[in-house]
Amino acid sequence: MHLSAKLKYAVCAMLELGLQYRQEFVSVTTLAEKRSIPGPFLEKLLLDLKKAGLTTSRRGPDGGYSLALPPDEIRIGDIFTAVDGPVNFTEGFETQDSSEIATFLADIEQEVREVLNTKTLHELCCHARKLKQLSHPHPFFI
Amino acid sequence: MHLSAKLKYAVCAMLELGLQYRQEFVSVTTLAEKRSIPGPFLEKLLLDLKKAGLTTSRRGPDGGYSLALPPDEIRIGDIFTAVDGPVNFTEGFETQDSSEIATFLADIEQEVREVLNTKTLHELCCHARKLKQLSHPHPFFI
DNA sequence: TATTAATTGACAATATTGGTTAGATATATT
DNA sequence: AATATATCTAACCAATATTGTCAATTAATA
Repeated sequence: MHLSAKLKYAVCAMLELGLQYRQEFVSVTTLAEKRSIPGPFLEKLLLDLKKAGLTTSRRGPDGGYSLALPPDEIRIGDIFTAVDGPVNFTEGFETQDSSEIATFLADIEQEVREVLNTKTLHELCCHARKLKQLSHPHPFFI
Repeated sequence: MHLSAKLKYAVCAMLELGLQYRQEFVSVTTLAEKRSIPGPFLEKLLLDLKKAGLTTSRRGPDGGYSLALPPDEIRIGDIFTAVDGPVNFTEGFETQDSSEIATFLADIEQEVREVLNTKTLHELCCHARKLKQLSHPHPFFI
């Protein structure tokens, strides 16, 4: 069980947007260069995140993308779901004669969801800032 | 995040072997018919599980597969790992300039592993028996 | 009006998944 | 020894998903 490249790119981009929260909009090109992500691919990705309500955008000069919510209201699981779809362990079991397995795996699925929903983008940002030895740009987000 | 067909088949097969534990060896054909799994595909799968030390086999007439361990010593995570490889959220981040994300995701990865390692095949068997309203063939496994 | 940058959709290359086929090897029975 | 059973091994194929590109369109700003 590994993360798709798409999801890895998404986490990188969201972290970058998180670190810039309440500053300027960040263009796809800037994001792509900063994290070595193929531009057009990142473009579609950011649209997925927008459709999921995690980012907003502005066109034209000085346009770009920005978080639609404060980082502490964006759970890691939200990013996973927006990009790769929801955690789903039971699909394909209900239909067959394996409903026993479906109900059993539903429990595990729920626990995994909770793991992903416990940590937020804000925590990732704090972690990243700490490692970069940077101070927080907005003290009220500590 | 969903389960591969391969993994679904594996869970089905392991459940079946768990229900037959300490009885006869079960042939690939029997398993395949019981759970509607393409035979040759299941064959490769059971070999993966054998390489991982979860099943044993015997050739020739009345041969087939059997669990290599009692069901309560086989964790669901062991099946996942044997078939799909280990849970790995950090791969691809260490190499880049995203080690911040790698260390952050390592935590989450570990928690997911623990979820999968908490439940055992024995619990799945009990669950299945309960739903089938069958009694346990061996009281000392309750 | 010109420039910037998001949006949309079609498309191509590549990798993975799911599945098949054929043959070799081991075991048990007769 | 011969035969039937059933695992093992490896090569192979088709379908699908993933990853990535390209061109045209739309919106916002100066």
